[in-house]
Amino acid sequence: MGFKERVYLLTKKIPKGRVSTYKTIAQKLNCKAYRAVGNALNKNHNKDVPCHRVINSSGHIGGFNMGIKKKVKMLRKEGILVKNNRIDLKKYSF
DNA sequence: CTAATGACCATTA
DNA sequence: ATAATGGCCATTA
Repeated sequence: MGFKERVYLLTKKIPKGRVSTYKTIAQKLNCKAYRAVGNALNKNHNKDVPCHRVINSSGHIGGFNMGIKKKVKMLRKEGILVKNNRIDLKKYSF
C-alpha cells in the first residue's frame, strides 16, 4: 500500500461537517510529508474520498483540483462556516 | 541515479 | 495584513 492510498484512507475518516489539515494527516502517518499529502489529494479522482475537507494548518482553504470555489461550496453545504476563505479550526477540526 | 514539481509549513521582513 | 524565503518529501520525468 502506497503513500497515496494511506492518505485517502485517513481522509475518508473525516466526518461530514468537520475538517482536517495536510499537516495533521501527515502526522497521523508518522511523517512530515505534508506537502506530499497535498500532492496525493490533488491526484485523487475518487468521489468517495472527501478531499474538500482537508485544508491548511493556518485554517485557510488550501487548494482543490476542481477550483477553490467548488471547495468552499461543498464545505458550506455541510454546515461549515467559511469566511474570507478561512475556517475556524478550533471549531471544525477533526 | 538526478532534478523538478507542488492543494504545505514556519519564519522573517 | 501581505510577500518572500528556506525547508520539507513523495512523486514524476
